[in-house]
Amino acid sequence: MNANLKVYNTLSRKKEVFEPLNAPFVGMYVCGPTVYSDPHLGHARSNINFDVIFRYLTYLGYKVRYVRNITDVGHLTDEVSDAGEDKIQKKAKLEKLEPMEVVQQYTNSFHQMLKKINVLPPSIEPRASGHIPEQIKITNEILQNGFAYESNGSVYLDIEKYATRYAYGELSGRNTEDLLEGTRALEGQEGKKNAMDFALWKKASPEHLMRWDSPWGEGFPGWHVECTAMSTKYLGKQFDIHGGGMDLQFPHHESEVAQANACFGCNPAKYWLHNNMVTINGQKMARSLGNFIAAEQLFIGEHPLLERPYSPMTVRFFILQAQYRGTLDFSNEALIAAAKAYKKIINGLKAVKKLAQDPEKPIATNEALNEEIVKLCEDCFTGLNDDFNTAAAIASLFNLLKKINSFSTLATDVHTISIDTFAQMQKTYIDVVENILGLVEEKITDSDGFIHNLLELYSEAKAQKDYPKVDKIRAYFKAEGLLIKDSKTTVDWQYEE
RNA sequence: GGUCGCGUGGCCGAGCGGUUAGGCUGAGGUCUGCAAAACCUCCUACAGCGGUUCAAAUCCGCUCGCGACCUCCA
Repeated sequence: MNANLKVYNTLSRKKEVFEPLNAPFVGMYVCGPTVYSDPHLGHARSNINFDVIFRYLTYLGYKVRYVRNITDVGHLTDEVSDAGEDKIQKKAKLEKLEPMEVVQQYTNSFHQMLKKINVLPPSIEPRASGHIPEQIKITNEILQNGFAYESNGSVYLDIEKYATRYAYGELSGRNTEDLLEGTRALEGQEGKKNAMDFALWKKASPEHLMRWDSPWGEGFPGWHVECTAMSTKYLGKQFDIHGGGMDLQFPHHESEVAQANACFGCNPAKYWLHNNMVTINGQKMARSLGNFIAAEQLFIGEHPLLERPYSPMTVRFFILQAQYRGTLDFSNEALIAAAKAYKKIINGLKAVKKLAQDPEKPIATNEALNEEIVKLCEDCFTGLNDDFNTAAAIASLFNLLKKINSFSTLATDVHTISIDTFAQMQKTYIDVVENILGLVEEKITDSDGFIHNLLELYSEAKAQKDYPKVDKIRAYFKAEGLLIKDSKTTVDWQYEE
């Protein structure tokens, strides 16, 4: 466990020391996607950011229960007026599919992307449609607590009433009175007392496909109530972390806070974490804006804005090179730089795994170097502890990598650092890269034996000074995206950067 | 219009009162049959204008520019 971890809490607008409600257990809920189309770079970012948070908390020794939902019902194209259509249903009609077929297709697509970018599965991945009774129950309780009203088969949360006890807007920094005032003019929203009121349950129109029985007639749950139902079911009325994209802060998360207060009398989460957006030409990437690049397009390079394909790990690295609370601008130049840097990290991983100190050889400790390496190892965690600053952690990693490479090329004798420091260096690099940042080697080829044999031929040719042959073998490697590394005593290969 | 946030070197992107961020690109060097890789060195920026301070990219004010949320969006 680590008392040094600080996280930025949207609720307080400050960095706070992370202290779980019931250590060593940590409950974390993150809003997943509405599955009506293929996931894009923005989804990749959010999922990677929270994946690292999940991984790091686990690494620190916490027993994390990570719940990430799939929204497969109730999310409308327009939440304010009653004119909105269910996003899943709209897509289903368009493609002449069952709504659940749409859900399955894009859930699969989402999972495929996550697997490629090495995002760990959550502990529980509940679906909104699988929790209708729970959502009805919560709606009922809010109704009984007097914070909601029924109107023509729908149930709405009564913001004006709610505001007499709680501050609607505390999470997103909004003033309840302003909100009510600003919308009071908008009359004629069927059934709502106030335009700010949001639906907990909606009556299904005759043509609506996804519908369930309820005490208020046939209908479907409102968008926000699913998260309250699923988070409290699996994590309790109060849990540690609630996360999601910044764009969900209002109204989605604000409404979740309201529902939890209205139902249980408490804010559901101690820490609210929000990741910032991926931008493209300075503008937010979003499905509704049509300026998105789907993850799969990125991997195969098929999009007018892409100069070339970028591998899943390149994308992961690109995302982690920025702190999660800042915007991250897409550009080919930045992705190309990320691709090179990623390969450098992975070549370092290969190198550090091969390094070993010979127990027969005496250790002649170079105190200055020793200290420097210990410091560099600690720096990696200083970054992570500061609100999961992966950008800072990666910077430290590169500094550490310089030392690793100098040992690897024999420029510096690995026996000049102590056994403990050597072990710490190896462990830190491997842990941070693989286990925490989740960056793994993307094998270009699995014919390791073949490579090994070719390298032997290469060495022989070199020994015989048969340079035409040497160059030819190099060319073969290059064609496969690999490089031969010569050093005084050995020959090895690595990925071309 | 309201609320909030941001503007860092050729590009991306940390830092947020005093210490080299880091990556990519570019230049030079070591090594090498030539390369590549690796290592070393260099290119030292914080939108503008004021102010606070011994000291500001970092705090305050103003100006300019950009964006997010206020329907849905990770």
